[in-house]
Amino acid sequence: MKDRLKLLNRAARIQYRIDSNNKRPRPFGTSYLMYQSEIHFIDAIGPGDGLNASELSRKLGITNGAVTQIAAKLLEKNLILKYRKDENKKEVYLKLTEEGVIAFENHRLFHKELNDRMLEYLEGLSGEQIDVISGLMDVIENYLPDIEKEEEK
Amino acid sequence: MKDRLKLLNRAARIQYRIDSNNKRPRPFGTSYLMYQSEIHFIDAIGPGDGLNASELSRKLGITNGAVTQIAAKLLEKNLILKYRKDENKKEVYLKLTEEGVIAFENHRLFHKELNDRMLEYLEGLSGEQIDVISGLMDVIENYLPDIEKEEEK
DNA sequence: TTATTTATTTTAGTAACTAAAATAAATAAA
DNA sequence: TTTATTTATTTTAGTTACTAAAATAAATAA
Repeated sequence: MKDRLKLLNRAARIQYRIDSNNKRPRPFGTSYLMYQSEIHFIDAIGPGDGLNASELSRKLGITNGAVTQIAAKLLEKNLILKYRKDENKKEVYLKLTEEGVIAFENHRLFHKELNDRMLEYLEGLSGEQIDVISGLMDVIENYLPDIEKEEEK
Repeated sequence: MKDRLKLLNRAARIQYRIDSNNKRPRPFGTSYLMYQSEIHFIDAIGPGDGLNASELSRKLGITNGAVTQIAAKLLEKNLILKYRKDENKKEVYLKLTEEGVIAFENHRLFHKELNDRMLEYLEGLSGEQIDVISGLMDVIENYLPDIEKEEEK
């Protein structure tokens, strides 16, 4: 049963490394490195028309204050711009600049490449093998809610 | 191949939930909730004789300054105590108080329970099934270093 | 005894937030 | 129409979890 224990330790190490990686800023085709919160922000705005701060905060699951703060940083780096509509002086809309779109695309590409690699691997597995991975996820998910329920008290 | 994609999305959601859970403070048999950095700190000190700040910072992989800062919080909550040895007035040693030991034990128990549950599940799997999980980890680990290497530039 | 090394602490700064107060515009009610 | 309320956004102060660099102080080496 030693191999099972090794597997668990390995999973913990992988978790830790993913976590560390996520904390580091990364380049996304732009001059400046971007932190996760910033690139998520850009990803949520998306190319196209732009949306207002409240919609964005809802989409990201963060407070309006946080949106204003992250927006200020991205505004300074010229990755987004703010504007109002003529018929409404209250709402603030955010959209990507050209450089913002480049960051958006690079970020999407980054995830697409990872996704494709993983899919390629998974497609090489049999149905029974997929079931093993799926079963493992069941166990993990089944354990997770316990923690969340405790906090609600 | 839709099931493979579903699996990937599910993995991402699980990742996110684990991450969120890790950020929340949790009780460990003590009156006050503890953040991850605090309970890691306590876990690294361990019951018994205690160690000095430099050893601890090395063990935790954080700076000495961070150790001083976290120690200040735990000191105030009465979970650790600081002392010097008669023969050395320079080094500061840290050890757990009785309540600190309780937190330590609860934290260890928390992980042991999780570990046991996972082991129990894994022991029910065949060698081939374990190989599937192991193979998946290979792919994940193989992808990870790419990110780390980039940063070293 | 002076210089250097080692150990620790302090200070200022960053990321990634939250919660609450302040501000301002739009809508509803008196 | 004026006042009140709701909605949208921003500001401020605070928190966790750090780092990097400067300050301090004790121990060791020159």
